[in-house]
Amino acid sequence: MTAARILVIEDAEAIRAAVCSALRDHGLEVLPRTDGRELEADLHRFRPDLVVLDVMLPGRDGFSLLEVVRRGSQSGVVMLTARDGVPDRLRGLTGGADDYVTKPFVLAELVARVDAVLRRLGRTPSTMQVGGLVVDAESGVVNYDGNAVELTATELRLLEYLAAQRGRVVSKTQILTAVWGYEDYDPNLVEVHVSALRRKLEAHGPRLLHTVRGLGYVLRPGDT
Amino acid sequence: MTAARILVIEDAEAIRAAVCSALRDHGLEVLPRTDGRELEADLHRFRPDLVVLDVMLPGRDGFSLLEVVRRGSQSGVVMLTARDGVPDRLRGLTGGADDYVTKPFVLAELVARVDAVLRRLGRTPSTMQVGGLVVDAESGVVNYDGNAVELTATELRLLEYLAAQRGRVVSKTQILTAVWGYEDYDPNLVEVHVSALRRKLEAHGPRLLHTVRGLGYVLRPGDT
DNA sequence: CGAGTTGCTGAACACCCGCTGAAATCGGGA
DNA sequence: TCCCGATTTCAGCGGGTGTTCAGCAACTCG
Repeated sequence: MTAARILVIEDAEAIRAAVCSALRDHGLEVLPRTDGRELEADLHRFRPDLVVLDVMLPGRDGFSLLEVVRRGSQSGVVMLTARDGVPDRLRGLTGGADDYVTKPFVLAELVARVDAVLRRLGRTPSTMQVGGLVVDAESGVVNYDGNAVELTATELRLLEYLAAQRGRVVSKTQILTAVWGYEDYDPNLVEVHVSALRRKLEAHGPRLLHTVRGLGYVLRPGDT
Repeated sequence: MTAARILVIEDAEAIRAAVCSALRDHGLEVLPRTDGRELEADLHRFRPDLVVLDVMLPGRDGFSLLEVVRRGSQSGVVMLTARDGVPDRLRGLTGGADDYVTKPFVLAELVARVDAVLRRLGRTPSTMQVGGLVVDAESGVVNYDGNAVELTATELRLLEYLAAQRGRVVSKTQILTAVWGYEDYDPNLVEVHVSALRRKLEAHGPRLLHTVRGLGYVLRPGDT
């Protein structure tokens, strides 16, 4: 399966960079734009599966761009809205979008919502498989070698992240930002949860979650 | 089954956006329009199963558009009427709309009526089944393991939503917007009604409505 | 071989989440 | 208007969870 394509339209440099890199880390293909001037062309050439769209843009605002997207493609849309300034009751009305995220937001949340929309649009399968492990993000069900495994919410988020990065070594720092949204934090937090995950998973099968000393962890079937 | 297609014609930006977003959240495919200028073309190309039509539109009014819809398609029609002015209602129904909703309306209500019309048109099955549970949305009859279950209106709406999302974890926030139309509200409201539902359902059978701590609820047969 | 670093895990604990009984409020009919 | 059921609010209670901490094990490098 080829990676889903995401078009990101956001004028603020820092946010755009952070969002794009988070989505890329998640295995998605990303096209960054600072405005919607070439939107039609982008839709046509890049054929995004989903558009991440800031509401506040210089020039044309996000809503009119949303219309353009709707008219010109089947893409999903996730909007970035500012929390302050807009009354709460209007927040639900910021739509026509498939989902929206209010600033300031945690990157992990945006990624999760993008994932959810892609899933709903059928663009992405909701279950991931690594060795004998099956993780279904939609239903929250985890199976290892045929046995149902009960996980807590954080354990599930952690496992989903590791499964999405299957075969790749991820550092504790990366995990902290992706799963918790923390920038600088005690790595032991990760170690504790990894420990818990192992206890629950490997009660039903062989080792899966490997430590790479000095670097981080990998989710990979096999003993190496 | 492929999702039903809904054409929404409404000039007021905020309302159109809200309606579209609510319908999309409900799993329907939506095409938004601000006026009826391209109605014939839309009917022909998009082939909507149902049209949501505002009565008050700039230019041609809703009734003449209704005629166009009737003439050019088999689509159902739900009209949005300004106030509960009796003349409007009569015209809407005698004009052949399948249902109408008076502004201001709660999103959940519009969605429910759209659903009802789709069912009546045979576009959507009216009964849903999950394990030993059978919910007939049209008649409001609920059966669990052969026993009739008496539910209040809210409990029924809640159960219908959960049944439509069967096997998927839905957050209390999602439930609040889908069932109540609330954007930001006390999750305890959901908990109370879930509690009531369980008391009535699980008097006649095994657990069905599972809590996923930190994430939400799932309707799913089985003990896991 | 020893010191320092990195990773693992059991235990403790504060906190948050979800559940529920009961009170308060709402709303529709007679 | 009153009444009654439905809905919503409130408060308290368990218990599950996330996080911290400390001690120990494993590994690296001098």
